[in-house]
Amino acid sequence: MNDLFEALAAPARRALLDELTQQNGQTLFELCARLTMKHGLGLSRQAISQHLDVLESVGLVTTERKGRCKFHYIDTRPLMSILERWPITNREEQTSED
Amino acid sequence: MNDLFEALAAPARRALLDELTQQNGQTLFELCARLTMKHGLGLSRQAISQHLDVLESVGLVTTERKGRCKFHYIDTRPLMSILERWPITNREEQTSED
DNA sequence: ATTATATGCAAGTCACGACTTGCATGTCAA
DNA sequence: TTGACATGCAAGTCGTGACTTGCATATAAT
Repeated sequence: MNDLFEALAAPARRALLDELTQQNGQTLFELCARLTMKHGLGLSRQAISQHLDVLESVGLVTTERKGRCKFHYIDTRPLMSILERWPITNREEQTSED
Repeated sequence: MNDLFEALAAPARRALLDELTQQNGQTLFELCARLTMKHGLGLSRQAISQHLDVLESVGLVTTERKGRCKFHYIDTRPLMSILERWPITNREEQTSED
């Protein structure tokens, strides 16, 4: 799976991006705890780890290893490709409501 | 299915949005022909119709009925919610590369 | 060295979405 | 009306992704 849109399709992965937006640079354990608490998601550590792998494979998350901990950082730049692909207009030329 | 991100997850639906970006206001038959020709997708009419239903349910496509024809229009405004949710920064504050 | 901590890998189950097939509905022209 | 055209509805198959379970690896502390 190396598709930006499929990566965004899973609610758990969007919650991970939300969590990293609130506080960047969290470890896997921190993300597990916070996802369970704040977002009400009851996922196993492995499930969250797999989601982070997907996010990293599409460039939405970068990681940094320090000792036995792995820190995760959000990178929103891939999202720009969405707007470049389907420009947001002011709805004048796209509908024919006359 | 009424989820913006799941709607964007299917390549066929993204191709439909591409096609409507190129030429807005196409009918189901026109979209079937053009998807097969230009995008190389061999999908049945019903499959494309179902994809259009999904796009309409999340507000990415609006429709207009005229007689026995149904015209489809793209509406990119729902995409704005993506950027509002995860703001695109200039990568200064999101990484800790010091 | 031993133990606890933090993460990684692999195989397996299972549900949901993508797609098809078949038939039905509605509109326009002869 | 009849027939052709454009679309809609419903049920069924099938593959893939989400999640789990179990074990393995690597780092830090005692």
